[in-house]
Amino acid sequence: MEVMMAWAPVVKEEKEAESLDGEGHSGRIEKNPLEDDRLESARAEMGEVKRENERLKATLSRIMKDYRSLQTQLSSIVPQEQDKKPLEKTDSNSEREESELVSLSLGVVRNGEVERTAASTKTTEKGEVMINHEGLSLGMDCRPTEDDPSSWSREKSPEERKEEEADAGELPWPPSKVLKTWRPGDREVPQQSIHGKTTRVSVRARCDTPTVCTHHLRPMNDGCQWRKYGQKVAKGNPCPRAYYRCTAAPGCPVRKQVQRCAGDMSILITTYEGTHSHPLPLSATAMASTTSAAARMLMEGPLVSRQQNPASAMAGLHVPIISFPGDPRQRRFPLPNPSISSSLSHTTITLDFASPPSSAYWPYSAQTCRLPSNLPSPSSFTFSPSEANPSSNPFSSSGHLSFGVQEYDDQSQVARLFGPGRRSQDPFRSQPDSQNNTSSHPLADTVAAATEAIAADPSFQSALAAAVTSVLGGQEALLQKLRWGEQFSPVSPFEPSLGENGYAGSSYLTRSNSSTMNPQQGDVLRPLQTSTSAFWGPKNGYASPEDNSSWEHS
DNA sequence: CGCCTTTGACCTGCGC
DNA sequence: GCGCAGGTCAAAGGCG
Repeated sequence: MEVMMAWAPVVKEEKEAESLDGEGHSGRIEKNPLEDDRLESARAEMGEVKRENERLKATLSRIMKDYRSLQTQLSSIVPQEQDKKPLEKTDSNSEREESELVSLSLGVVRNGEVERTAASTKTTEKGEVMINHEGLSLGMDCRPTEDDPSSWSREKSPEERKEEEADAGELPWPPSKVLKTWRPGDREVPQQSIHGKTTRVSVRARCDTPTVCTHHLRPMNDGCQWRKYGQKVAKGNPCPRAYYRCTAAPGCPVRKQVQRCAGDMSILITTYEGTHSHPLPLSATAMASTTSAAARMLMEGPLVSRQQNPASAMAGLHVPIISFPGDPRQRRFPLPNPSISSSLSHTTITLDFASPPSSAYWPYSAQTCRLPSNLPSPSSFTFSPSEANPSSNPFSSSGHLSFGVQEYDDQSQVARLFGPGRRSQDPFRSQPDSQNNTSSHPLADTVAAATEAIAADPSFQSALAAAVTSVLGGQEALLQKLRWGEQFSPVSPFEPSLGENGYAGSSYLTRSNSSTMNPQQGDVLRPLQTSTSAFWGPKNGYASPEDNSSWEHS
């Protein structure tokens, strides 16, 4: 349990304090005023810690209770879903069912209206509000509606796809035969474990390096080691496609393809396939931790504002959410225009960083998105690239990008952001709201800034894809570890230690000291260094792939 | 010398 | 079955 892991140090601290207290009584031979003072202060501190611990325990028990409640609801929902499916088109049954349902109009509020997504709830005998499958997916469901033809995940006709492909001037990867466009509302989340399909993650990133069409494509540095094993000129694209294999570990099945977009040579398309059979280098896992939630969110579905979502607000559900602005209608997301397609053999997730979102597309002040319901505990992720100046680049300003995992209790907490790597007295304390109110939509703006920064950093994009593949590969445990900084030095989190590739990676993420942590804020992970120059160090003499600037100009 | 990239040949899957 | 295109292999050469 993450929360327990997070609080373990507190308990330990308490025990140590008690031990100290005991020694203080038994070991005292003669009174020393100075020692008394220290003892007193230690006792006071211990009492504080105890109180803190009590609060944390209370919060934990509440979270556990909520979690079990959610689990119970989920387990009761899943059979309902299975039962319901064959009945969907059975009028009599569905009508009868319908009469017991409280229909809700859910979705994105726009112009005072609510975009409807199919969702309904039902009150059980116990008076609990049960959300049926579609209700559960309400935060994830973004099905196109008739009045919303621009829904980003809408099913496209073959003609439309052809047009898009032709427009992009490239062939899709996987090659053609896109049978189905995955919609975030779909329950069959594409994962490698599903139906034996392999999952590919494709990243479209703008790379302004003046390599119009290089025949020496070099992969973006994403923390992994790649060996080129082939190159092929694909039909319809004058630029060759380069094939790389992960060499970070022998036998690692991960491969990636790098190709420039025929339509726009400044766009680089990197496609990853497979799951690393080895732990990702810390430089990659740091990114992975940042992006894992986003990746999972991407897999699970898009967003609906909790604020504007009556179902999530009801019944006191402590539903995990992601603070994550976006307007599905505009296909604008903090995550770049994600789309998922599936072929017979594999599913491809495409992250389009080439067209970074603009804050103008994020009209909501606190758009939130629910995390996948299968996360192990209630938690909320806040992608928080905010500085006081929301328009500032979250990387360039300080070289730090914060992200957090926090238990939320109310909406205000959801909206709280952490400063990006701020070394204040209590860097993990939420920024005062006033700081976030420098614009009317601080979250939207700051995330927009972050996204733009991401879009400007191919390395990050590449790492994101690596992260996504890792997530798809079921490395949830690793991600959980990352969330809580398990992998990092518990003694001195700020002290760098060499990673397996010589990275001083363990300092990239740290966990906040629990004694300075506001229990209401939860634990916070943050990368200490995410500036690209510090983040991506060369691993060996063949470091050219690590440096985009070394791309050969043709 | 070891590891990398290059590159032509070969393999495989799919559509016609 | 044939042709096409994507993907992979492996020998050759380059580089540090």
